[in-house]
Amino acid sequence: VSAEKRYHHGSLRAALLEAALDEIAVVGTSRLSLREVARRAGVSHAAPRHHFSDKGGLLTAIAAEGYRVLAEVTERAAATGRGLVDVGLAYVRFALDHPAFFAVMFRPDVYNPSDGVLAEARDDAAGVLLNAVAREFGVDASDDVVRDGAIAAWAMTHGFATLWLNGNLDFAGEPDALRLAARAFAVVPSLRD
Amino acid sequence: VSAEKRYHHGSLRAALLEAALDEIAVVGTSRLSLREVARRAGVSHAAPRHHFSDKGGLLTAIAAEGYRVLAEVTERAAATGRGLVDVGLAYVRFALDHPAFFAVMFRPDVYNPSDGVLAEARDDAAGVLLNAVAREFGVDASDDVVRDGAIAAWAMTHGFATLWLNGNLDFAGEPDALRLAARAFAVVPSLRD
DNA sequence: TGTACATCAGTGAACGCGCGTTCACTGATGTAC
DNA sequence: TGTACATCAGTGAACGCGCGTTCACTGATGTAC
Repeated sequence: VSAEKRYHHGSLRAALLEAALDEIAVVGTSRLSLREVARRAGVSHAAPRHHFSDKGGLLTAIAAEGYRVLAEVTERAAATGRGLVDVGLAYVRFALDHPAFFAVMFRPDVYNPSDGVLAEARDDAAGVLLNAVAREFGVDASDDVVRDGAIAAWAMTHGFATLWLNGNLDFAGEPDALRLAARAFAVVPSLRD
Repeated sequence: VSAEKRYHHGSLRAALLEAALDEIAVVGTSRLSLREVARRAGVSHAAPRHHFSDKGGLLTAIAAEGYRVLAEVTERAAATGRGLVDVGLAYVRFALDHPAFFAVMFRPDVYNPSDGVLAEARDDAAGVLLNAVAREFGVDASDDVVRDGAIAAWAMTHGFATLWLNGNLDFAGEPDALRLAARAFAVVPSLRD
């Protein structure tokens, strides 16, 4: 309790990021306000300026961390060796578990996409997918079909997650998103065999 | 010119919808303001109240019209008989041609999804997809696999359009979205054969 | 070990802005007789 | 054909709100000597 009253927060940057993620999960990326983030973190509304120049800076940090986590969870799924479907389902699970990351990461218009830390994490995540597709197809990762296949796989998993998170699949009456995803993905032969 | 000075606009409702679509295409759904829409339509900021109770009412009307157009263009693609891929590409083309419709339609949280006119148009669009999948699979539309296949196809086309529109596929260096989509979709066997 | 000083982190008041909403109003249109 | 009246469509001023941004400030921390 006394720690909460300290003038110097100690780890305000991390606290602000977490507060921003919470806030985004509730009101969405676009309605995020720095003042509300500061409020959630229990500091004055001008404090965030010392850690992020503006909203874009904060969102860039969020996107970078999001790509880092995504690369991690998809790599873990790929390592099980059960094939591309598992990687796709890991992608969907990531979106459901971290809706705020998901909402920010694929909106390069709201952050700085050429940020170094972010670009590296993003490339890592892309690499995981490309390798998984190459293994699934039994070809080298540099093969042209890998890029096209990766885009198709990415589109399908990303589309599913997006449609689900925005409430477009409620009509299906399936409360478990991952089960619905698994059933839908299983219809596609090259992912099933 | 004199027509622009008339006190009674004559077709303000339609003009407001068009202004809103233009504005959404520029600033996005979330930053849409009724005052800016009124400004674009050349009327006072309080005028929209006579046609739409609030922003949600305006977005509901936009979503309804969007689903109507989507049903129309996908139905036309289905009628060519060239298969599911054509329907999917028509979906992507719709998203590229009407980014504002696309940005609103799949955000049921910002409009009234149980609106009658809207629900009917949405069901029409869903019907087109389900029929196209059933024909592609050579089974009855009531078959369970049709629903799963429709979700998979929807996810892939929707995901592709979303990723493209948000600038996530710029790395591919392909200026023509439809060509990239066609190549990616062609990798999926059940859609190719 | 103590003292002086620079630097850093966070504060709180103030500002201008665009927004949604309300309200009394006025101009235009349609309809009854 | 004309007149009276109701209704509808759009106006413009006013309000309160939360926002981002600026700025002089103060409390806390680290470092040189």
